Amino acid sequence: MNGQDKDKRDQKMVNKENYLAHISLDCVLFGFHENQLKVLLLKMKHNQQWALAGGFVKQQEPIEEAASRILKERTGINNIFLQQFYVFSNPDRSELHLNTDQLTSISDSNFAEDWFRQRFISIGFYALVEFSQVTPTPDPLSEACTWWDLEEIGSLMMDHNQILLKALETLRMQLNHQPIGYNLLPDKFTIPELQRLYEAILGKKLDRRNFQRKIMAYNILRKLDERRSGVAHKAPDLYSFDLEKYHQALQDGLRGGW
Amino acid sequence: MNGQDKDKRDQKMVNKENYLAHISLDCVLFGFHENQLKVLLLKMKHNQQWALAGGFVKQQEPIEEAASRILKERTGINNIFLQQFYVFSNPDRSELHLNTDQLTSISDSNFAEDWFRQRFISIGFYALVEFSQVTPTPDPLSEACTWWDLEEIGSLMMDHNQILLKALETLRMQLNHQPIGYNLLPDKFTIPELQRLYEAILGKKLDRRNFQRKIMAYNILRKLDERRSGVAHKAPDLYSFDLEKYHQALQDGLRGGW
DNA sequence: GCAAAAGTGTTGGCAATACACCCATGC
DNA sequence: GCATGGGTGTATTGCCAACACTTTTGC
Repeated sequence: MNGQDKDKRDQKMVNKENYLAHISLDCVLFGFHENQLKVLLLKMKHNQQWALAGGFVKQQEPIEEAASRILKERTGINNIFLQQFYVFSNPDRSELHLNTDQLTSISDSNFAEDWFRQRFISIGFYALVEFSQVTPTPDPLSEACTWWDLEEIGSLMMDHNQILLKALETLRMQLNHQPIGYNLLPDKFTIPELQRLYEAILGKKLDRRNFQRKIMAYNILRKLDERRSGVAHKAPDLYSFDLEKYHQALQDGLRGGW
Repeated sequence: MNGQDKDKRDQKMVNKENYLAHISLDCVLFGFHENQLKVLLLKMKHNQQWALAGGFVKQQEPIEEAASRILKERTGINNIFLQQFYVFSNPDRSELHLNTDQLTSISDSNFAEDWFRQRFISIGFYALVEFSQVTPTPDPLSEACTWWDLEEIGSLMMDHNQILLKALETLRMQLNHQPIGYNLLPDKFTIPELQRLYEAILGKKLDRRNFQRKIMAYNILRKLDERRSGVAHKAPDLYSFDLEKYHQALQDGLRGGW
């Protein structure tokens, strides 16, 4: 083995030299498709459970960059919008779900044996991405990586259900302070589509007519000279976000509740 | 030295055996006194700079418990209300302010030499306490521990100004969702006192009369059969929080902005 | 009596809601 | 034509901000 090959293998190893001990990241990646809020999940090889996209922090790397790197690997997309939202530190959070057999099966691959025996404090991120841009890609520990409908998600690995719940809660709270619509929808969209997104996030129906007036009152949308074609019923107008006004408005938060 | 003494010394040592590597906590402890929002700061021995109350996480300890332990040591108070709010992970955040001389002076005391050379990712907590209950107490690395008026705080150690700013921002955002008034004021207080607190947090004046009606409309206060005595002008009524109704109301968030 | 602060009342405007009505498209 | 969903208008309600007025205390 020459030096270059060894470097390459070391790069792939998850161990103390490359990553900070005790710290992990878990990313709740949201997408929006067919009026459903989706979350990207991975099926773990060692116990067949589904889990959030996760990873570790390199020795000299801000955590936001680590999250960005992890999400790039799972989706193929650079610079995904993300926000840290909570730290999960219960000492039992990992031990509950890792026994010796599972660790052995993990260490078959490129991973240092003792790495996963540590206690991990996990920093939770939520991330938003335009659904259609994503190419779901498993990591070395997982055999599948796919989108799940929010409502169809069952029991996840470790405390990932709790992390998901907290992410959703945070998303709701920040709906008027973060560019959530912008990051989940394609460039062009209709107001009813935006409304479905809001309804999916909030988990409740909104009045169609009041939603239109309220959104338009914010003055953050630009009406395009196009309509959604090939659709049943009246063709709805297409809009884009007016980015400057949008970010301006988010500074103080969009006023009013939903 | 017998075994017990050695155990005791080891307990005091800050090193890898006792604490998780790479992870630190910084606590922004708020108090309220004489119509001013106060923050508890420590003056560090090694560089004479002022800093937030900080510490590390024991091997088997939830971070909330670690923060609670740290605050108990600085104030003498158990179970202080606290909330984690952000993780600060810039790789340069510590290196900028620690040189070899400083590290040498630190290692004179009970601290392992190499501990402070690590990169630390710091979890920020804000905490709220009734001012008069606190007995400020320095830690082994500091020579003073006192309250500071929010406006009079100058340049702090490392990135602690940034941490403080983010804490204040979070406090403002959560004013309608966390029991902030309850944890900063004594059991009995007047509505004008509560208003001064709100004004200090928000950094702006509020209308006296509208504040009264709005607070009372929440139905979270109980009027007592007492008044503030020995004070100039008309004696204001004393109130207490109706804890049950208060927490009930905070579930959905108190409606409306300030 | 006077100044200053606490408590209560009144009003106008604006924003959120709950509707009614018209338009466009697929079948 | 009719069902369905998109777009616009309107009326009522309720909240919020801006005021006036009264009460109480120290000096």
